[in-house]
Amino acid sequence: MLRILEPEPREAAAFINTNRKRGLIAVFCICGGTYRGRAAADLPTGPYLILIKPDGSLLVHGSEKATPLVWNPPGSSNMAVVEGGTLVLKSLRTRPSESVVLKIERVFEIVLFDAGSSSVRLRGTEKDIVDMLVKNPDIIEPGLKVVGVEVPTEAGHIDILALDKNGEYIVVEVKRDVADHEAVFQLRRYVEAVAKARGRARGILVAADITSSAFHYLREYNLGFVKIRPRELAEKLLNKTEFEDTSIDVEK
Amino acid sequence: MLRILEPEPREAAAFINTNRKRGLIAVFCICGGTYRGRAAADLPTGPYLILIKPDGSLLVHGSEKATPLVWNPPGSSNMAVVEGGTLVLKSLRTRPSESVVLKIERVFEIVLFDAGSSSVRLRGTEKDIVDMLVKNPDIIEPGLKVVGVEVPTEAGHIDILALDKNGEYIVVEVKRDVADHEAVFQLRRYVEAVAKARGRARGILVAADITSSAFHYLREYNLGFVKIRPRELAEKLLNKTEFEDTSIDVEK
DNA sequence: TTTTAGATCTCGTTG
DNA sequence: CAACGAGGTCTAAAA
Repeated sequence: MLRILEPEPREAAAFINTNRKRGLIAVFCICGGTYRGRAAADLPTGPYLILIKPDGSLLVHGSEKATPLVWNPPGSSNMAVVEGGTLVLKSLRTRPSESVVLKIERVFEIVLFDAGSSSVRLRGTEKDIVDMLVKNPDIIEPGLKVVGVEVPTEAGHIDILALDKNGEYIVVEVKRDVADHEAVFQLRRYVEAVAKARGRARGILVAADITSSAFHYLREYNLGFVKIRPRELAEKLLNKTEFEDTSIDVEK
Repeated sequence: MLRILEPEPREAAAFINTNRKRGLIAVFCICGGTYRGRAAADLPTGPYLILIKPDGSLLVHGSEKATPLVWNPPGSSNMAVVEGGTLVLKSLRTRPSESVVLKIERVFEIVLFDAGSSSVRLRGTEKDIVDMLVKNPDIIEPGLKVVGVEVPTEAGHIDILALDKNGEYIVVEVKRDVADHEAVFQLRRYVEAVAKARGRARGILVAADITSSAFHYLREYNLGFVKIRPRELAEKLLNKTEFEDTSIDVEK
């Protein structure tokens, strides 16, 4: 970890350009700046924390919010220059063409820190719920047989395609949280596509909850709804898997 | 700006708890931790930068990506404690109930920085485009008369509702960038709702571009498309406004 | 590269 | 507080 305090503009620029690929650079400073690209924004001059990451990410954080005030995503080219005695940090991105330009009036401290690059594995995602439901389709409807997952149709990818006990196609759309009307329209599209391609189909929305208007549309389009509690479901299935594993061990 | 280097756990905890409402706290450290809530994640032990904001936001950044590895949003309650000699940072949020717990094994530096709270005003948003189109509806179609903006229907809010030169209702959906098939389905819903409520309606999608599948659906549903160049449009209308202002001055 | 859809989306606005 | 929709969304995965 390297650290410089109250550096002169030239010193700061050299430090940033030398180390921008070596680790996370944190610049505690007073600056103002602009963003130009898909939209446009101006950052009023004030005290901010600038983060420059080795992957090209540039973030300017204030004292509020989880999201940066201005930023450029990974893959951007960041460079520090001294223009007319002031330190200027330029971040350029192509496709789409976007720029962040920061005029840094005063630098309190710059830190170079070799931060970790580990990614975090998330559990409890929609994909996890789909996996559980595929292994336990009776949760959706007794007698259901899963035909496919992420099945492509002309209207998009179906979370789960199944056959009910009468051999009719069932289209299942899964949401991990509150399903809104968009989810219902999504399901409706998929059902229409399957009906068109394979004759007849029913749709079932599986979610932790549903908004009132989504429920309204669900009835209007004659679609089904199955309420799940993702957390409890995860526990239950974890136990079931453990039980099954034990059984297998016994059988062996 | 306050700064402590290589603090002991007790010292670090005291510093964080004393200052967490006073400014942005940046902790350069080695830590591991967990997130539990809407989903679940485990952060492997490594060097990270922790940001604690006065509004309750907690961010853990690594060397990659624009988004934090784990985080808690504004409004969270953050507290540092020492448990069995190790510094532990706990962040709690209610509704939804979520927690981030970080076990900090080593602290290199903690900085308290009174970062600015200014918000950034964005230009070139969809709202800006809608405003321009309302003032210049001929861009959409010659002879168009705007009836309303953000008009509520049972299917949602219509960006622009207008009447064409024959007195037929026109539903306009605006996208500032590439319109995808969701935008087309959205427009279709609005047109259906207006047709149901007011007799007859046409739909026009106004966007900078359109995906191929969106275009396919557009034709299928017999909806129109008007391509705009938001940036050029903004310039043109800015000039026009200046011209109009001048005219008004002259008339006065 | 384009397209698609999820996300601990976040954030603002409205009822 | 719920609901709705935009966003410079970001991000990963698939075609």
